Amino acid sequence: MSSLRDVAERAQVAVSTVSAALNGTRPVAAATKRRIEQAAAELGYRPNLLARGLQSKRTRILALLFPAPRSGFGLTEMQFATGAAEAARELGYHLLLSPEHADPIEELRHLTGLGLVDGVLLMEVRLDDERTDFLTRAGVAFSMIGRTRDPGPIDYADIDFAATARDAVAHVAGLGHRKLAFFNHSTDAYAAQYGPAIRAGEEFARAAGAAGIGYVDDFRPGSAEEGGRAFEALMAAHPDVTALAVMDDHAAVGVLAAVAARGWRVPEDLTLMLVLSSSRVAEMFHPRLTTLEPPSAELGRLGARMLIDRLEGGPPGEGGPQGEGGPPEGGPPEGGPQRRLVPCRLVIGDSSAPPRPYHGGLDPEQGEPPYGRGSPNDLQNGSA
Amino acid sequence: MSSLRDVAERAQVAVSTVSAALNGTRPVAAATKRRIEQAAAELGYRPNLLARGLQSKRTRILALLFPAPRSGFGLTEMQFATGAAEAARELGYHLLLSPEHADPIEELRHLTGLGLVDGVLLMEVRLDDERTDFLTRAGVAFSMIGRTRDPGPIDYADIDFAATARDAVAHVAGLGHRKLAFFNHSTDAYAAQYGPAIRAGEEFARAAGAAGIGYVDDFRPGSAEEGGRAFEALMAAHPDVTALAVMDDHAAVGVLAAVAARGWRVPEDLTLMLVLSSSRVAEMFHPRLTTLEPPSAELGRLGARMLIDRLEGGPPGEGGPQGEGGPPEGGPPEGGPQRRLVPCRLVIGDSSAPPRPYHGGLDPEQGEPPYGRGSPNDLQNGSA
DNA sequence: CTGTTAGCGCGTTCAC
DNA sequence: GTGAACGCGCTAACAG
Repeated sequence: MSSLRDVAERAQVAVSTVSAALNGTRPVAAATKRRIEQAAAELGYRPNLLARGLQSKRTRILALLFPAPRSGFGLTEMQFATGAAEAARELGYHLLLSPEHADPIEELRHLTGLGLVDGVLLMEVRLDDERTDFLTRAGVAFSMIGRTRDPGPIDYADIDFAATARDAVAHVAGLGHRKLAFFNHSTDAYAAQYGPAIRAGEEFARAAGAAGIGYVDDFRPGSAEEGGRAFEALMAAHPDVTALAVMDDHAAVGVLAAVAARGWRVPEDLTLMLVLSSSRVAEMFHPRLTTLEPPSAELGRLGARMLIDRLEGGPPGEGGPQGEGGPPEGGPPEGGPQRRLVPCRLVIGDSSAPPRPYHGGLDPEQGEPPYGRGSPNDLQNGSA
Repeated sequence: MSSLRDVAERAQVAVSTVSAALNGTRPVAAATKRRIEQAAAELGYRPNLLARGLQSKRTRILALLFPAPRSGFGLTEMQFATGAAEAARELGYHLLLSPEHADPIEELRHLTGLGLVDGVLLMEVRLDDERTDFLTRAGVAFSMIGRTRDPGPIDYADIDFAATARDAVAHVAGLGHRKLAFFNHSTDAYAAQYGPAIRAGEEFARAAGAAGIGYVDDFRPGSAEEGGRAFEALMAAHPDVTALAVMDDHAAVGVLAAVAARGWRVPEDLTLMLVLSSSRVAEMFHPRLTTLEPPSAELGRLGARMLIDRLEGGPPGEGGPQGEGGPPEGGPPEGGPQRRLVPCRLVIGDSSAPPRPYHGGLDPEQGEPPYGRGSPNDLQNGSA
C-alpha cells in the first residue's frame, strides 16, 4: 500500500503538505493541491486508519455489543446490527461486532482498553443494566438500543411502546372488538428484566383503558404448549374476549392450534395479532398474522447515528470520573441527551376481522359460527 | 489509558524490556518480569492495538462482508456473523461487520485499502463471484462461507449438500416413502447463481437416484401462493408422491394450506420437510416441521478459523500479484487450501410419518385416511 | 503558502 | 539480561 510519503515524493512536496491538501486542514495552493490529488489518485493512495487513529486518538470504529443468542432471538437483533453498520458506514465509521458471553463487564473492560473503538453501542438493554454504569464510569461514549429504567443522560433509541399500543388498540377497537387480551412474554429470569416485555405490558393496559375497551393480561405463555393452554384458560375465564395480542411467536402457534382444535377459525372467531414480530415471521403463519413490526433497522441506525453525533459533538473528557462513583454532573454536551422513540409498524394480515356478533352460550361443537355481518371495512391505522 | 511507558516507569525498567516481558519476545529475568507484570496489572495496562498494528502490520481484525438483506434472509445469515465473531474473539481477533450495497468491489477496494483488516470473510458467495477475483488479485487473505463453482486454492466452509441430501432421503425412505418431491428456491436472478439452491437440487436428485426411490423436482415456488399452486400441480402430475422437501419457507406455508384445503393432513397424508431452515423456523409451523437445519454458526466459526489459520500460517507476500493477472502459482502455504464441508442437522418434527398405504383412486373428500400400518420405527439418520 | 520537526504507542533492531 | 534508538504512517506544531 502506498503511503503518504509515496504521494509526497511523486508530487514533489512535503508529507505534511499532502496531509493538509487531502484533509483540508490548512490552505494549500490550488496548483499544488491538484498535483497532490493526481499523484494520490495515480497511486491509489488510501490513508492508513491505524496511523491516523494513533495520532488523532479517534479510530472511527464503533463496537456493537452483541449478546449471545438466547431463545427468542431473531431477525430483530440482526437488523439492529445491519442498521447500525449501514448508518456507521454512511458516516464514515466502521462497526465492530463484539459478542458478549459470560462476563459482559470484563468483556467491556477489555474491549475499551484496547483503544480500538471510539464508542460502544448497547443492545438488549435491561431495566437495570450494569454495563451502563461501567461505561459512564469509564468515560466511554455509548448509546443504547432500548433503554434502562432510568436512562438519565444517556442517548437511546427505543420502540415507542405507547404509540404502538395505541395503534394496536385502535386497530382492534376500530374493527368493533370490545375486549382485548394480551399475552406477554413468559416471566423467566430474563424477561423479568426485559424492557420491551415490561413496557409493552404497561402500555397495552394503559391504551386499552384509554380506549375504554375490556382488557385482560393474566397470561404469559412462553411456548406453543403454554400458548394453547393459556388460550383455553382465557376463554374459560373471559369468553367475551374476541381479540388477542401475543408477544411470543411460539405462543401464537399454540393459540392457533387451540383455536383450530375447538373448531374455531381466525379471524372469524378470533382476531389474533403479533406484537413486536417482524412481518416475515407473521407471514409464516396461516392465516398470515397481523403484526406490530418493530423498527429494528431504524433503531440500529439511530443508535449509531446518535453515538456518532456525540463523538463528533465534543471529545469526551479524557478518562472521565474513575472510581469517584458520583453520578455525572451537568448535562451532556450540547443540550441534553438524545432520546428517540419510534413506533412499530402495524402490518395488517389476514387474522384481523370484526368480532362475531354473539358469543355467550354458543356451543363450540356447533361448528361453523355465523359470519360477521359488517364487511371488514377499512381498517384504521393509528398514528402511523 | 496507561501506556507501555507508564509501566516501564513504574517498574523501573526500559520500555523495550516491558515489551519483551509481556510478549515473551526475548528472555527476561524472572524477578524483573514479575515486577513488570505487577506494575502492568496495577495500572490496568492494555496494549494499544493501533500502535501494535501500525508496527507489526497486523491488526488482528477481520471483516465480514455482509450483503444487504434480501428476501429470504434470516437467522442463518445472522448466525454466520455471530459464529464468526465468536471464533474470532476466542482466537484474539475482532470482527468488523461490513455491509455491502451497490458496488461490492468498490466497497472492498475501500475497505482493504485502509489497512484496517488483515483478512476478509465472504458470505453469500455466488457460483461466479467477482469478489474472489478481486481479493486474490489484490493479495488480500480471505475465506468463504459457501463457495464458488470452482474454489481453486481458496479456503472455504460450506454445507455438505451430498450428506444432507442423503440424510433427507434416508429419512423419508426409512419411513417407507417411495417417491419424493423437491421444491427448490424460485429461479430468480439471484437464485440462479445461488450455490445452495443449485447444489441442494443436484444432490437431492443424486441421493434419490442412489436410494432407488422416485423423485420429482419440477417446481420452484417462491411464495406461499406459488407453493400452494405447485403442490396442486405436483399432485395432479404425480399423485404417488408422498413426501415433499421444500427449500423456501414461504412456499411451505402455501403447501400446508393446500394440503388442508383438500382435506388432507400432515403427516398422515404427506410427509413435509424443510431444507436449510433453522429449527426455530420449523417450529413456527403447525404441525412442527421436520427440517434440515444448516450449521450456520459452525460455518461462521470455521470460516473465521480458517482465515486466521492462514494469517498466522504465513504472512502473505506484500501486495501479491498486482495487475499481473496470472493465476496464483504454487499452492497456498502449508499444504493446500482448507475445505470444510459440514452436513445439515436433521431435526425431526411432527410432519414426518410413514406414507398412507394406498393412494391411487382414493377420493380426497372421504376424509380421514387410514393410518399407516407400520409404526414410525426408529428413524434413520444417515452420515451424522 | 510550504517544509521541518516532533510524537502518538508499540516492536525491534542494535549496543551495552 | 537490559537500555537506547529508530520507524510504522500520520497529524500537529512551529519555522521559513
